[in-house]
Amino acid sequence: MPIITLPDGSQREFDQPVTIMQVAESIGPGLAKATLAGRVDGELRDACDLIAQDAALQIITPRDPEGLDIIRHSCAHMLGQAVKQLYPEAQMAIGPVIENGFYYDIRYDPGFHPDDLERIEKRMGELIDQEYDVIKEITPREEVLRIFRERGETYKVRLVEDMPEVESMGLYYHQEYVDMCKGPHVPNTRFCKAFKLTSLAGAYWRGDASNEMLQRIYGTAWPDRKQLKAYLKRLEEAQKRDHRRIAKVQHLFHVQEEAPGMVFWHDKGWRIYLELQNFIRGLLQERDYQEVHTPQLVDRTLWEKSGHWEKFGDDMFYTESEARTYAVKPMNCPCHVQIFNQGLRSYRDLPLRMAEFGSCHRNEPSGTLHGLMRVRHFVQDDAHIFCTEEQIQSEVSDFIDLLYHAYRELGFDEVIVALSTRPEQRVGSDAVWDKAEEALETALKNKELDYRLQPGEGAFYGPKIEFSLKDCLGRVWQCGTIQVDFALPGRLGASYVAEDGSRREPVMLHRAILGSFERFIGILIEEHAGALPTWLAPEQVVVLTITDRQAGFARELEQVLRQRGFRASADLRNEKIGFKIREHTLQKVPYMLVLGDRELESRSVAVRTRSGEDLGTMSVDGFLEFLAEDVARRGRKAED
RNA sequence: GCCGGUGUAGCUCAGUCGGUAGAGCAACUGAUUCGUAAUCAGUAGGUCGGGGGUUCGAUUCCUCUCACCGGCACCA
Repeated sequence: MPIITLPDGSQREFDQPVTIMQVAESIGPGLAKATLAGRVDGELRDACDLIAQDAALQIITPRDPEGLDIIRHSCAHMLGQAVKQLYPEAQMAIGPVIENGFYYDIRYDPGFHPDDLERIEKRMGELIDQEYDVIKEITPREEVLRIFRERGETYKVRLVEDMPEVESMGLYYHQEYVDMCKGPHVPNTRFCKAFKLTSLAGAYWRGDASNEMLQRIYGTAWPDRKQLKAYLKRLEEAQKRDHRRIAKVQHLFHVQEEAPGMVFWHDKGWRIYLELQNFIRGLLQERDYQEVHTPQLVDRTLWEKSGHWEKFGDDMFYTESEARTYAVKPMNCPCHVQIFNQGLRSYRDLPLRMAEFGSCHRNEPSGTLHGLMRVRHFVQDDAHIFCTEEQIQSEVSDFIDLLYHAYRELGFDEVIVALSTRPEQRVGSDAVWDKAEEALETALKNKELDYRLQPGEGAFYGPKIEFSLKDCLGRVWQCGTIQVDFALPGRLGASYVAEDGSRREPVMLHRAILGSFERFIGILIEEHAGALPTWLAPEQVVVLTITDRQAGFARELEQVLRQRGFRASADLRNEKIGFKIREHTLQKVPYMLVLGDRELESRSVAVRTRSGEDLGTMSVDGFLEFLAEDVARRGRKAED
């Protein structure tokens, strides 16, 4: 008869098989009330599941992370029950748990309207408030198929047919509604009270664009209403960091209908851009890169040779002149090979690191455009390293060090790393891909970096390591990358003379630290909620006068600051000091220098920060020194 | 590209069950010279995203189209 071992090591013996719920009851009524499910010998099970043998058991409650997932998963079932009651012709597909919530993909041909969400949410609430028990039944597959066929749930039928090896499935009965799931699920609907339906979207059946599109309803759910409210508040706050919104307020850039996906950089945004570019340029100079610049338009024949025409043609822009077709470059690599190919290269030239702040256009599908994050015209901090196979390892390794150095200076320590391997559409032999993938993997292992493997996600010419950052809503955007390319140099006839006098093909490494300036600046704006670190702030200091009497001193200060290389201006408007402070605080100018008669007399400045802190009165030189230090710190976190 | 939504003054938004529009802020003018997040008063401002249709009449209804927003697919 089962002996149950609890997480604290204590044991309980039962004289017959018991359910998890019964074990919880034997411990105490409070625990039983909170019991969602259990972990039996490491495996999650429903509260109603029987334990017949000796086992280790952990009771799962809403306080456990697994418990939260169970609640969310059950909310998806509640959504299903509500939808089927209100729209009986709807067919339920899949309803999984995601970060912060859940969704359900549904076939409903008239389509849902946002108003329908309210109706559904209301019905879900009513059903949940009935606090009914959810009944689980392990059911043989033939029976499951029969049930779903009877109910017209063709997607569920297809799901079952996809698992021919599974003999029986867990069916969860929510009153008249049935859903299929591995579970576990809540024993009673009262656990599902803190939920909200958040949005409506389309999603392809099985994630395949050649399939029909279903309706996806997103929701969020939490153990209690307080946490739900806190989450919604967090979401609202996060949305305020949206770079598109901040760009409008701070006049950084704009986009307009006539140039979708292409950025009009205004003065203030362009200053951020230039500052970042200078920063990168400095790093490249230290590390023996050469900087080049290549044409925007290149004849189609080059793209045919490089393979872009075939593999990437749909995504390029074209133009014609005098019966020739040109493509606007979507990448810089073929052009860089042209520079490499001028004259005879020796092994002594390698590794040759060729950088370009390359302006690229890609005809991205309209539905993908997203502020600065996904655009049709962007500039990469791109470079190609031409090297020998033996040099790959050290070049990749050096690049990873460079990237992490740059990211630390920029204030990012949470970098998401992924290794993407060969896609179906690719150039080059499998042997070559084997080598390239191994090179990258070894570099990552040597650095002891945690990374995710993304099979099939590589570029058509080679595998890549991606370095990604998150935006204000947690969406992940690839920024840095390094890619090994054994194919392009050969296609474009690149070679060098080896030590033995023979001709060899160099290997090419494509790499970028920021990725594109556009995307990276978007991330930076959201990371800092518009309050960029002083070195990047478009306006670093503004001098505020209290009355006209200080105007001369203010202009003088503005000049001094500019001569020292700071971005500064004077606000001499006939406005109250409170008004000026408010405006420049909202503009996120790091430092405001308040000048009144007192400061005028003592030739000093009263320093206020954009966070509202009063740094007191400083001498002009004292402030210059203080500012220079702040700028030099860049975005480094305090502990660096 | 696909599904859904949105598009009204520089910005944020209201409104018209079909009779060509309104607020706050910003702008401009004047007054105010005022010490740490909004001084007061006045003035001006819109082919209601674009094309076509229905109608005596369309910003409102229908249709096509463009852009944007949220997802999905895509992302060299």
